[in-house]
Amino acid sequence: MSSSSAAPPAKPPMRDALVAAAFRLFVERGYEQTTVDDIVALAGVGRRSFFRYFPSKEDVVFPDHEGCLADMTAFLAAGDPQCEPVRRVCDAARLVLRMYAENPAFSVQRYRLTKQVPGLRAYELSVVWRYERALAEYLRGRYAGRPDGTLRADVIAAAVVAAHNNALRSWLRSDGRSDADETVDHALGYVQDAFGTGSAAPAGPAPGGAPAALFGGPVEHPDDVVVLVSRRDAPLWRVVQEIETAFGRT
Amino acid sequence: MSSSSAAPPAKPPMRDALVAAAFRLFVERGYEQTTVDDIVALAGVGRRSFFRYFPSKEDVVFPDHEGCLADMTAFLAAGDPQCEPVRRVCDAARLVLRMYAENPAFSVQRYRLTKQVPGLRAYELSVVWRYERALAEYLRGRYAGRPDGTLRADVIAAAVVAAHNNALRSWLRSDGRSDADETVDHALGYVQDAFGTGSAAPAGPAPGGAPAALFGGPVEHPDDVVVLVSRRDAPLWRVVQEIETAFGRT
DNA sequence: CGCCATCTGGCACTCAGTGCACGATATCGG
DNA sequence: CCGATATCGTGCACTGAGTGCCAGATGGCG
Repeated sequence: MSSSSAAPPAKPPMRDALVAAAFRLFVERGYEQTTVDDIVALAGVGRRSFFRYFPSKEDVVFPDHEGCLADMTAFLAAGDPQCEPVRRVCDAARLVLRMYAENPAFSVQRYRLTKQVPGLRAYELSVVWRYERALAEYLRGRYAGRPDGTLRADVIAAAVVAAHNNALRSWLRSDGRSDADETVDHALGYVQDAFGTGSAAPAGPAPGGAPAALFGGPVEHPDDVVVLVSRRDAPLWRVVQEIETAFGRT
Repeated sequence: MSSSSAAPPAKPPMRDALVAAAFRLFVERGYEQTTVDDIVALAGVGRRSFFRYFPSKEDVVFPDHEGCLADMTAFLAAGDPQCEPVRRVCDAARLVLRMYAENPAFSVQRYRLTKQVPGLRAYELSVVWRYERALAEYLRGRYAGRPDGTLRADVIAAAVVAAHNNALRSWLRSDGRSDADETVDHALGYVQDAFGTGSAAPAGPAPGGAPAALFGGPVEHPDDVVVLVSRRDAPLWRVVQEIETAFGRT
């Protein structure tokens, strides 16, 4: 909940070196054929340091999901209560897509890995599950008091995640060449049609043409105030970029 | 696809002994505090034999899901093409609930375990994911040709699973005392209302009052023929019970 | 210069999971 | 009744992930 200035330690380069070394070996030799010792040998660091940055070998395949989940939680927490709930969680899902779309090559490589390594698929499921829970918790809060509040919340969250994944996989299968935003907008529009309350716009991504921005903002407030939520350790250039796009579109 | 008589090797008692020993230790000492050596020591068998029956330590917590998944696949494969797709996958989901409801005490114990052990939660997710994929694949076949066939299939499958899980967890939290069927019927009715095509009954579990039976049957055919699908190794008493209920309700 | 905190590396250890080979058992044809 | 073969249980040794602990390096700061 604090507008971030420069992040003090920036980013540990060692973490990135480990990710790079790991992916090099994963793609050329396979995930299970690569041991943690191989990775640290290629990265030139000690074995113990690997587990300092990644609690398990699987985590190195999803280096930025933890941060993305935090972004999404912050985005939902900072929302104004005026927004229609279903549209809000759809916008939250768009955050995840944006993370994937930031590094298309990396995302496609990872997709190929997770597709053929059962262990990675299982791990990805647990990651996706946390996103779904975040959406469901938000919706449970919004639907508190309604007769079937938690049921409705869980079902909608699952539907949104499924639609998002459907679009995401379609985009990944095209090697990142198709239009990711268009695909996911269409998919999310489908669930909005199925669950949206009448007051919601029948289609289209967002009203003002401004889709949900990264870091959980900007959020339109009654009188043209723009709130931008950021994590303290967010890279500065991304904050600047977000400010530019937010004001460029207003 | 064959009505089962007596299963030749019945069931290996060793498997059940391992499950019993494992759960005793899991509940009294915790999952992660229990090693495989502890389990095999209590069961009085060799360590190697454990991994003969269960590919991993986690599998011993879900000893019957593999079979249930096979039942569900068979149920969907044996369906008549007349049935409305959404209602059919809802009936398939009821199969899973029935498996849980067969051993309430066991299911509740397992629920408590998976709720507090992250590794087991992750494993359960991969299990549930396979159910969801089975439903989605079925729906993809039924919706082949439609404009957004796969999207619709994925979203509905996810919604059905979410509704089922919502009801299941509610039942488990009540220690198996509430009415599982009623709860799940209500939850599935919600998604049927959201996605069902006009021709479907607006509410209620099934038209003839006969919910989907175990083993993937019975399935109503045009002229009062009842097909009952069973796995070859299914216990005889369950087959008998299914026949009784199927005919008792017709 | 010395004191702090943080980062990193190395070592030893536990435990899950696998490959292999040996003994017991069972089933079957002769 | 008896060897042949297949199946099942078991012990052993091995790999590899993940952890706890401690020692060395690095980097401000008074």
